[in-house]
Amino acid sequence: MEGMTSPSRSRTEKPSPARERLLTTASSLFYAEGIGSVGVGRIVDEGHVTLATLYRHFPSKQDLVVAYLQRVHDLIASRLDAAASTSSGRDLVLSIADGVTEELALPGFRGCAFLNAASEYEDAASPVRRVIAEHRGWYYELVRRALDEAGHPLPGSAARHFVLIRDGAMCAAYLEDDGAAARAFRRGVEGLLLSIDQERHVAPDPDDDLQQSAAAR
Amino acid sequence: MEGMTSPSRSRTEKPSPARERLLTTASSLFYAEGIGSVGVGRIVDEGHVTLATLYRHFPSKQDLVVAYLQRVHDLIASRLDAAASTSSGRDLVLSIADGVTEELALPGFRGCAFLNAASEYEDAASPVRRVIAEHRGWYYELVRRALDEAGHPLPGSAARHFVLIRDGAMCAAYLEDDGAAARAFRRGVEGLLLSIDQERHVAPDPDDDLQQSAAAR
DNA sequence: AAACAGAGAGAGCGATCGCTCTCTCAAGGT
DNA sequence: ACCTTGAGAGAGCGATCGCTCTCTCTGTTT
Repeated sequence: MEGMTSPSRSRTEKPSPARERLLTTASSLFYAEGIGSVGVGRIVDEGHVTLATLYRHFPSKQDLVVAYLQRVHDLIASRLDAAASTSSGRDLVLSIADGVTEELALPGFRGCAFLNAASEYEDAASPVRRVIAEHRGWYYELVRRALDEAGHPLPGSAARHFVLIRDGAMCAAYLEDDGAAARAFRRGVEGLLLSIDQERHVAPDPDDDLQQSAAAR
Repeated sequence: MEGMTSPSRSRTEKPSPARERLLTTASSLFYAEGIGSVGVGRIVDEGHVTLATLYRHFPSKQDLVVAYLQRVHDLIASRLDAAASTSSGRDLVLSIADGVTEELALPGFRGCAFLNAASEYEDAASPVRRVIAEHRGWYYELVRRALDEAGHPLPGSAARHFVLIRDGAMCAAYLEDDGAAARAFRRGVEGLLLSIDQERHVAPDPDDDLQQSAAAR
């Protein structure tokens, strides 16, 4: 399952040292202090770039924000795509979980970049929100396929649960103890994998995984 | 267990129609569009209040934000305190879970007000962040006590898990399908309550519930 | 050698930010 | 009748916002 393409952009933007510096500083500032509270002045100053150079590479601040989130996605996707090419099924699920717990323990961790960004953009049709939705959809798919390969009886709802506790762990690690959040998350994942081996009480099929509900209507 | 005091402020502020209008408009605007992106001008306009009146009641915008979050907390706390006085243990846990799922289905739901606010305030020592921490600590304690009364073998880590999936459900309901998020949350709560009756594999005591780790150091 | 693109430097645009100020007026308590 | 209080109305503060503009210099391409 190496053909897991991520929704990275077509890379029409040619690389450039100024652009790179711009995106790097913008990323750290946006993540650390929030998007709305960081002005373009700060970015050009700390990135040692001119205001004109910024607007030569990015038509507006919003494009910078989109590029920032795509950069974060690319970072995560490259790591997880690599993991998906070397492992699969249960091992892949555990690798994805490892990626989460490692992120929680990062020094400057301030929660999920996508969740934080989403709270600043009300309009779901906004370009920013679309990148967020794409990333989350991609992540959910990745987990769902891994759980399906692992033989989970309800990969769809299990993947939903996985993302649920991932998001919760991100919040808790930011606002409270990151170690406790990581442990709670890990135990949640273990509980999720537990229902693979045991056939136990399959529940009355909550949502998507069932194909007869789609056929029934 | 009716003595569950919530961290509401001492109510030194006397009520006033203008102040009430102010707080109501500010609350809806802050929640719907984010705190940073709503200026005081918008608030005084849509609240039909004068700028001077705003600053007569709130020394700064930040105080308005704190009052907004405390208002949200009071709303939640009054409902849950009422539930805690009529039920306890397992029933109380289910009541708290009901409160969550009901909130997810609310028309203008845009995620957890506290999580959204937290993403806009980097400094953990900020007054805003302190209200958030107080609320979350209060909520965690409430769930922990209910789970303890319900006879859960590890009420602390179980409460952590409860809050974890609650936060995740809030995020998922905002960004994706609120119905699916509610179902995933409910099944998580059911799984949590499952380990009460069955004594199954108590796990190697992950964090807080164990008292020997506190005594060992 | 000529031409061009990328980037630095910086003035400046209108708009909005959070916030302070004065002045007026109506209601209530003494 | 006095006077405090709360609130409306509105001008205005400096600062910052996102963004546009021109002008110069340097390095690469052809």
